[in-house]
Amino acid sequence: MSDVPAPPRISDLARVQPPGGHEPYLDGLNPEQRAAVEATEGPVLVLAGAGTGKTRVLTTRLAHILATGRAKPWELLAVTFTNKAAREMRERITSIIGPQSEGLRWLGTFHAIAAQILRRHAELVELKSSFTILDTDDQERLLKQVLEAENIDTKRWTPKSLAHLVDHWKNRGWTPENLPGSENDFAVNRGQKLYAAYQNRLRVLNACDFGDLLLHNITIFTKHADVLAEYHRRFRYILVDEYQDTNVAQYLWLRLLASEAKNVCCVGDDDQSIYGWRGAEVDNILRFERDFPGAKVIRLERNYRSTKHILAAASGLIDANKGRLGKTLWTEADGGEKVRVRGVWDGEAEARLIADEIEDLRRKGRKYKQVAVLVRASHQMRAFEERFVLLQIPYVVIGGPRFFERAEIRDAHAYLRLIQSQDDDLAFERIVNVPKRGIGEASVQKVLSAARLMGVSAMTAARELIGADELPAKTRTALSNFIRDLDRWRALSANSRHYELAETVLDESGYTEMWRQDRATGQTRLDNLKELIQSMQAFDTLEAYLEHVSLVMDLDRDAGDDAVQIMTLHGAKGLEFPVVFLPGWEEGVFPSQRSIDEKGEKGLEEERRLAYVGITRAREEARISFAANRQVYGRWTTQLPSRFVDELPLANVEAASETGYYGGGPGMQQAASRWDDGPTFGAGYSSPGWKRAQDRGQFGAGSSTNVGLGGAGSRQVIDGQAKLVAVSTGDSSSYKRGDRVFHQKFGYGQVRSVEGNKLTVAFDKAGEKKVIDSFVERG
DNA sequence: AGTCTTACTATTTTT
DNA sequence: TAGTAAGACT
Repeated sequence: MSDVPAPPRISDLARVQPPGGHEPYLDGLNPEQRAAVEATEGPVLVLAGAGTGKTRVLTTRLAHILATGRAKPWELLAVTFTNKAAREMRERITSIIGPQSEGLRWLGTFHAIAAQILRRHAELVELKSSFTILDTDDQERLLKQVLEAENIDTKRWTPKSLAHLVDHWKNRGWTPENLPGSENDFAVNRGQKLYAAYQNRLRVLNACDFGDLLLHNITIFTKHADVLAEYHRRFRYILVDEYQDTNVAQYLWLRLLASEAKNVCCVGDDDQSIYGWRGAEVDNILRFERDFPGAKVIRLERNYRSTKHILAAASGLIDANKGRLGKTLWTEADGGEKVRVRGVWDGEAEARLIADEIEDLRRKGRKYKQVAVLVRASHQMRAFEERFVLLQIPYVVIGGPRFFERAEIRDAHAYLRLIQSQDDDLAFERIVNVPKRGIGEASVQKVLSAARLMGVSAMTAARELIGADELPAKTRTALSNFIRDLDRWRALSANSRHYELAETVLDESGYTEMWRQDRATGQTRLDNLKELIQSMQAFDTLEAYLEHVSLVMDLDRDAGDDAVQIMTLHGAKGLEFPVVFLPGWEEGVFPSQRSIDEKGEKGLEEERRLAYVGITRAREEARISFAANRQVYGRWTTQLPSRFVDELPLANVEAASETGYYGGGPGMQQAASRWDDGPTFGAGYSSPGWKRAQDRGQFGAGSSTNVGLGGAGSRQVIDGQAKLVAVSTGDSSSYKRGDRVFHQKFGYGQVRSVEGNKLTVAFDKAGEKKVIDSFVERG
């Protein structure tokens, strides 16, 4: 994107603004939507209920402002929370106004736009415009160093807890200087001191964490009126998506930018505010009319997604919340099934029930991908995964380990960062002994403390220490070789393509070799590294690539396969599915006990909004379930149905349990035992879902198909990168008793018996398990 | 430097 | 329960 976008072509303008003055893009909007599009001047709050065409309004509004000549593309500021939302918005605008949309330089996430602004004025907050953006992992390492430097026991004050505190402060727009805190509060004082020390370290490293991007913007805007004025002139119209998710810092940032023109349009839904724990302030949306006097409030209540029963159930539920702005969704669509509620004996029975219902839906002509299972917490996914594997129901887990957060990817980035900038101490620390070069922890610490003492970077200090005899001779040689390699690669970077450089570096450093030695996860990691080099090719320079990955922690996922979608309720926001399963509606699970303990009534209301989000994801069918017994942290507990179940309006619900009624009881057990057949994997419900997924080599923004694709004959198991993992023959297995096999999760083992394509395997480590043969390879 | 043992802890997750 | 992370031990 060039700094001054090319002027729009006449042909493009003509397309959106025909001579007659008729604007085709307004066709098909309902009156409220149209009002939201046309109310371009002054502050506007659009309360967009679930499924009311929010994105359409948003994009049409931008198109309208452009088409009517009210502003040029580069005079619009449009902010979203996620890259995905920004991408979608850009795509949809392009489809309305054509290539002119490329001029929308200021459409992006809060963080991406703030980074853009900060790079132009970095010197005003004592940074260089080349500052690096640290991710959470870097941030924690740095905080750990700060804590250690202050001689604080990192077990009592963990880097994580300090990171939370610092983030919390930054989310509220508090710098160490203006941190409000009682002078006699020891903990706050101490925290403040650490916060200040951390900010200091960041400045020395010429680095920013995510919170800083916004915070530095605010500092610049408040201290330099001329800079703020420049942006006032620039941004004639401001548009904010998901306003209910904004935190205080984002709110302050917006208010500063909007204070002049006041043409600010915020779109959101207070009933879908589910990120309070991340600093979001529902209050921002509730207070909008007070913050922007004379604001127009437009409600979008006509729902184009769900049936009457689903909407009524959701509305009835959310009614229990206080302090809402108030909206009632309605639809003209007729018919549809009532929301189904089922009580089952335990978590396993729930998984069996849902798996069976999915098979049933499939027999009735549904596709797997039309079905979603939405859970409160990722560990709940396990029961479903196990059942689906067993029945060969293809599924995808959405969410989970993200590509750019994987260790091998970050290691690779650290190499590249260190080549790009010698001063990147965090990168140095990360890879100085990865792969093992014989530079132990003690030596690394010596280098780092020498660096601090001399006031230079770790690399420089390392160069010095090679010449001295502080370090053992072996370590000095290793360190010297490491530095020599880096220098060589740096020289290479001048005249080779950045992705070729990456390949060279990873090979010559021994990094790829390290993973080649690793039987368990090595192959997946190597594949990820290949993927990384692939994705680098889309960028012109190394700098451009690194900037991208620091702000976009996501890869595009391919939708493709026909598979049931499993994800958390949080992950489901903004999505829709014909059929939605909502398991685990039990007190303590959902609403989560922890939310209630920590945030009381507020926490409960947020949980209820989460329930509302869950139900409103369904187009045609919502099926809620709860279990009478569940294993929680390894203990069996008796569960009560969630209060949310009872808050559903009776008229829109069809309820039953395995016994014919709610609750547990002996009859339920009987019914359950009828289902209790078929082999299962080891039971239990712990371990975060994404960690397990990582072991399996799951990928990216989290999508990968884990189960053989349906259909007759031979089956293939495909992972996220469409790589052949294993082939099963479907009906009869090619394995026989006594074969040695290897399983991604359970490791090595010996086949005990074969039953069709199901194997009983005695694993060396994990004991005897039943597995589908396509999940093992010969070992 | 690798392996074993023990202690701890256990939502939601974007940038 | 079970998974990890850090420390001890070899």
